[in-house]
Amino acid sequence: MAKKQCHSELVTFEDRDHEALMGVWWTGVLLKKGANRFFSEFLSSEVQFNIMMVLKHSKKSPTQNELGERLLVDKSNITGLLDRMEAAGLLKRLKVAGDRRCYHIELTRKGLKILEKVEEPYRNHVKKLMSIFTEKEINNLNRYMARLQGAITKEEPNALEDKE
Amino acid sequence: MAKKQCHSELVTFEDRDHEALMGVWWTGVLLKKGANRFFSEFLSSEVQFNIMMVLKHSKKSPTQNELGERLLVDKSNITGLLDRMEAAGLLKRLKVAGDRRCYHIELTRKGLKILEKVEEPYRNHVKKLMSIFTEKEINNLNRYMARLQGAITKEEPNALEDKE
DNA sequence: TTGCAATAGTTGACATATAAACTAAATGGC
DNA sequence: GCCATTTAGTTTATATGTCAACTATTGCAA
Repeated sequence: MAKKQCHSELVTFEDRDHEALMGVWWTGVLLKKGANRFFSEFLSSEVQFNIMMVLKHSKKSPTQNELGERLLVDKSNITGLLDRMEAAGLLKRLKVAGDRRCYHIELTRKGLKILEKVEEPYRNHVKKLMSIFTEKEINNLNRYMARLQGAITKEEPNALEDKE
Repeated sequence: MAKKQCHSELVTFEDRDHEALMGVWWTGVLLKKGANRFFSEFLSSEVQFNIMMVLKHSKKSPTQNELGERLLVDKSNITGLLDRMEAAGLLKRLKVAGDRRCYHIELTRKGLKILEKVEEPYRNHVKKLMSIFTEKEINNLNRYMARLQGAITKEEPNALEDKE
């Protein structure tokens, strides 16, 4: 049995629209699996890398809620993620003067060192992956994804119910 | 829950390649979240929908391993998924004559009825989402995703595609 | 025939993910 | 100042996801 896999084998409606959407979905699945493997030597997941990137590149230390909103990660999920990352010495929760409800999250020195070790290989990996596209194609892709994201977030309130 | 969100806010390398890849990744995240909400009234996840679609549209009842390969779901994950779906009466495991190691998986009548209830709204939803693109753009998107999938599975020797 | 490798599926440990119910603290209206 | 509401984060329950170790069965080959 060949492992070669194409989204269009999954469910074929003989429908180019659907095929395109499945293509994006499937590519996202592959990207996520690949990223998890890519980072697995130093981090337990691609999500941890994203959190650390936000922490490194934010001007102000974000709170847990801000992190969750930025990365579309539920706040209850953030709690556990930060627990594990704090236990691994990657980041720390700092008390906020004047608001005892929240924390400012910051990378530790160890966290920053680890991030810097994976950041460059990551960029190179991305460069290599995307080198299959011309500049024009990259621009198309950017526009398509921006539009699709807009459509998803606008169309999505409660899909099965409200048929216009 | 989510504020208006653009992948490019996450991490900006001022790099169109990276932006495009993040765009695909981010769109995949949004699609998955949206699909889970879309199916949540009848199924506990979008993965269950995919499994049921494969079961409905397969000529022969697949085994658990075949299901997992088709959907890129680990066999250990398949076990639990099918346990829950079997308990919910959506499908059944059938003994295979001549091989006591494996099962053939089939939808129950109840499973088929539920699938048929969500299949059409799902198609309409996809149609509506993708109506933002022209036919030419859809074709581009299909080609881009096919190429990117190829690049991902080729560039990541450890991941997802072991050489025989 | 025996014995070993490959295959199918399960289990256990752990990480990620969401929703709902909860605690504690801040805020705003009066 | 008081109280209802909002906000930040945690907890609990449950689902999805991976990997590694395991059992049972099958298949192959010396």
